[in-house]
Amino acid sequence: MIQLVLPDGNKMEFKEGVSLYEVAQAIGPGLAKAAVGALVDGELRDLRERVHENCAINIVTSASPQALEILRHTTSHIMAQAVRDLFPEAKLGIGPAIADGFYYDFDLSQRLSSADLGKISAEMRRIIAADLPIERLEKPKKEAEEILQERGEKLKLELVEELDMETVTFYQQGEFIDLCRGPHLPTTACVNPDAFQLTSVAGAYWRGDESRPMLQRIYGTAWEKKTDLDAYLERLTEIEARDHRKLMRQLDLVSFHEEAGVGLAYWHPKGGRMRVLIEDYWRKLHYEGGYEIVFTPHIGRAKLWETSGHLDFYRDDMYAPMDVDGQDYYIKPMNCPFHVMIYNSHTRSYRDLPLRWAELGTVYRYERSGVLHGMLRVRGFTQDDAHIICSPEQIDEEILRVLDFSLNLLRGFGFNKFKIELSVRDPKTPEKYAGEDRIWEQAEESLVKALEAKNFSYQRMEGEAVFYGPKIDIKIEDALGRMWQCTTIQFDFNIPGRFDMTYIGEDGTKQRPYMVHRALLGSLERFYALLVEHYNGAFPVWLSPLQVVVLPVSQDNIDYAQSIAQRLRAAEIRVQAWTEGGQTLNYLIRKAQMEKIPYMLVVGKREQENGNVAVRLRTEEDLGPRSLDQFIALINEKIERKELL
RNA sequence: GCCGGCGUAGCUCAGUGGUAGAGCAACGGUUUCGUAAACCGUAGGUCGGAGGUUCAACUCCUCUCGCCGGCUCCA
Repeated sequence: MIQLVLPDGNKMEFKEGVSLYEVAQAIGPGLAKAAVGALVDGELRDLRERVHENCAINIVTSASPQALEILRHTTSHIMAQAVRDLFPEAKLGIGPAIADGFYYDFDLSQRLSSADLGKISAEMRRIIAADLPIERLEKPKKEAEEILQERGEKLKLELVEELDMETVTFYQQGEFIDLCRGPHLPTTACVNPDAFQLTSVAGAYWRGDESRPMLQRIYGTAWEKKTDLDAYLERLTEIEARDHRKLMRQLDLVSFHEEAGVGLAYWHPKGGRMRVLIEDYWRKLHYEGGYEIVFTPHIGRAKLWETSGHLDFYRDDMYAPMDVDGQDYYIKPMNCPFHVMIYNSHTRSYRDLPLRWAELGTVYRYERSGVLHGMLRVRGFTQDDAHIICSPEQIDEEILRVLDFSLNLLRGFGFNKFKIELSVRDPKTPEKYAGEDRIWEQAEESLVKALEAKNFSYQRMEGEAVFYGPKIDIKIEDALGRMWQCTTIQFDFNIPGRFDMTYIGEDGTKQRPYMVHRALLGSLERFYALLVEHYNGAFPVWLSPLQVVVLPVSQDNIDYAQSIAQRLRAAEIRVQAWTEGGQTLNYLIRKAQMEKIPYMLVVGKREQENGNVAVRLRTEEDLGPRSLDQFIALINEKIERKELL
């Protein structure tokens, strides 16, 4: 007998080898009917699987979050079957469920286009209507290989050969059979024919490896109900409407120019104003936070990049050298070696440490053309970079500080939801990393200590550390629930040794300092794109390039409007009086709305007589008339608190 | 870089082998207006670029550049 623990803590006994479906039935027939799978010790399994030892069981019903994963996986199989029906020569790659949907990769000589998606969808509906039972078959590995060999499924064969198991599982529905771990729904009719949609076709290398053949990938999405699908599609439309590339053009913030170079951003006056505001805030916090700000050149001699090691391991991402008086100079892809130059400019004492040097350093990296993406991925960008150089004794404190500092900075921009990841070495391949074990252990310990001292929940990413040190990354969640990595805090066990950085310790001997790289916003370009999308272009007042427009009701109010603007300007409010052009008030309001200007001050006969302004917000809310001093007090408070409006 | 799609006026888009269009924006004029678009007019394009097929190419073909969706990469 084996003992299974239910989610409520109750325990039930079963004979060894009981199927999960039988377990569900034993708990309740209603549950068994609604069941689509089960979590066994947290791992998603098929109901037809059997359990042989004590474990925790959680039956997954269509109401469970995991149900969608199963549904999508099954939908991807139905799609694969449909593709095979239409293109019998298609070879199967892999077809997993992913966030919001699924995909399946095919090796198929005929080029699929989006026009084929309709045909494939129709075939899928036919398969769903046929209500084919989905069977789970366990096969010895050898037999599995024979089946795949016979069917010419060379990709699947490769997968099964790598599996370290005695038996593997297949799933079969009608004629279609596929090597698959599962789980799957009981029949094809469990998929709602109105709640899935094939979304796109794309190329994808087999197993993500560029040296391998390129397969054709079909993406799709699937939901329990049509209303869920519709809501999802609506969300995609919303994301598209908020695309920073579109908003930046509409709001006249940033442009790109084919004739002037790819992946290089041009900040227009309004975008530039915002960048200055971002940078000013950044500088203020950095000085308050004990940083010093440094400036370094844009190019450096080849020798420097040889010493740093960049020419060995980062060359592909660097631009070709330029000849300066017979010497090779490279444009910088990173700022670190330059900061090291400053450090090494004279002897450092332990009394000097910690040093915290920050720079808004503009770097250029050769990104491959296919990866460029608006302002999120460019070839020239400004990092909000800093290097913390300290003694081993100071490192815990410094990590704690920088974590706090980063979250505080990001909160200033209105981000309040974070996800923290701790990336550490892959313990299996210690030889891949620079620096001694002892240092790695201490570094990891400092990172963990800092996270735990702050009670931050974080995810440990085994083997995700870069070769020169462990790191903490902070991802922020935007208004649409998307996660973006901004902050990275990385130990560097490579550079200090390469440049022979030292300080004189208390005992008079030379010591090697610790160096931590950190970028908090990441790159200004990327962070700015993120702000644009997060706020949908309607920025908080403190960031708005134009905070107030004064709108005269008629020509008679132009002088008054201008005097109001002048007084606001004197109060350091960014303001314009729209007094040109003889347009109607409605026209001006619409224009201001489209430009997402936070405050509109309508001034007509009534306001002029009473010395007031009528305050309208871009949310369409009308605050009514108030004195200019009252308005200035209001807006200053909003600015001070970094509120939206 | 690779796979697929798309490039027409500043912007959003129509035009599928036979004389390049609309709305908005711009410019000129009229209008002086109370909370999301007043009215009339003018101008604006080697249809991304190069080559080819054709009597004729925005339209078909080849190459190329750029953008978009993926893959890959991301110290």
